[in-house]
Amino acid sequence: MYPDAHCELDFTTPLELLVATILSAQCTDRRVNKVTPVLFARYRSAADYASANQEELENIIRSTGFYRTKARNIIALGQRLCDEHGGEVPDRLEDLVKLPGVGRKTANVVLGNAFGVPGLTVDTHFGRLVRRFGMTRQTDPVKVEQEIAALFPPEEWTMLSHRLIWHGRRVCHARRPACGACELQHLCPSYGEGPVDEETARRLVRTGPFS
DNA sequence: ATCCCGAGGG
DNA sequence: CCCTCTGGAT
Repeated sequence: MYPDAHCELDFTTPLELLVATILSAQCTDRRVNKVTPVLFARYRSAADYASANQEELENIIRSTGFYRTKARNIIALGQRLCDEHGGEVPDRLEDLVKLPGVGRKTANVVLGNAFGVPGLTVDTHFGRLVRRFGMTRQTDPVKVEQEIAALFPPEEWTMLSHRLIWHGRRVCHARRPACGACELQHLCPSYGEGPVDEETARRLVRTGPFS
């Protein structure tokens, strides 16, 4: 079944989780966890990141991909945390998403796992899964969040997000969902139908047949 | 070769 | 809406 943890990243402080989550964009948590021990030993505070040498930081995080963008963002992030938040990671969504390199996905991961603030993390997997499962027909992530939030108690939101994302990554793929390997096949209205959600279908028309 | 547990920008 | 940024896993 699914891992019980809400988060597979290794961290001990909100700042560590925030940085690790930024690194995890388009990259597996396993790879992130390989660089964070070195990273966190070298940079221990927002001020450390603010004064980091761009090239040195790039070299440490290179293997996580998009390293130039990420290094720039993390340095700017350190500066902003020092300038506007007393060197601390803010615990409100509105503040988090204003930070460089931090979008809804990253902000919600930090809120849920570092601060215990309930929130749904609607990424591409989450949206696709709840659509296939017939729980909503919305494509706009904000509307998806609203509709799904109404179906579950807040204390389950962080765990729910993690599980759906995890399942989408490993089983319920966009193109060729592994319906045969899915524990939920007998409950799923889209079982065996292939890429049924509109977004994916539209992409397939553009990029060619999926089989 | 192809895809990725995102974000920023045109 | 579309594109770009990157290395690594498969």
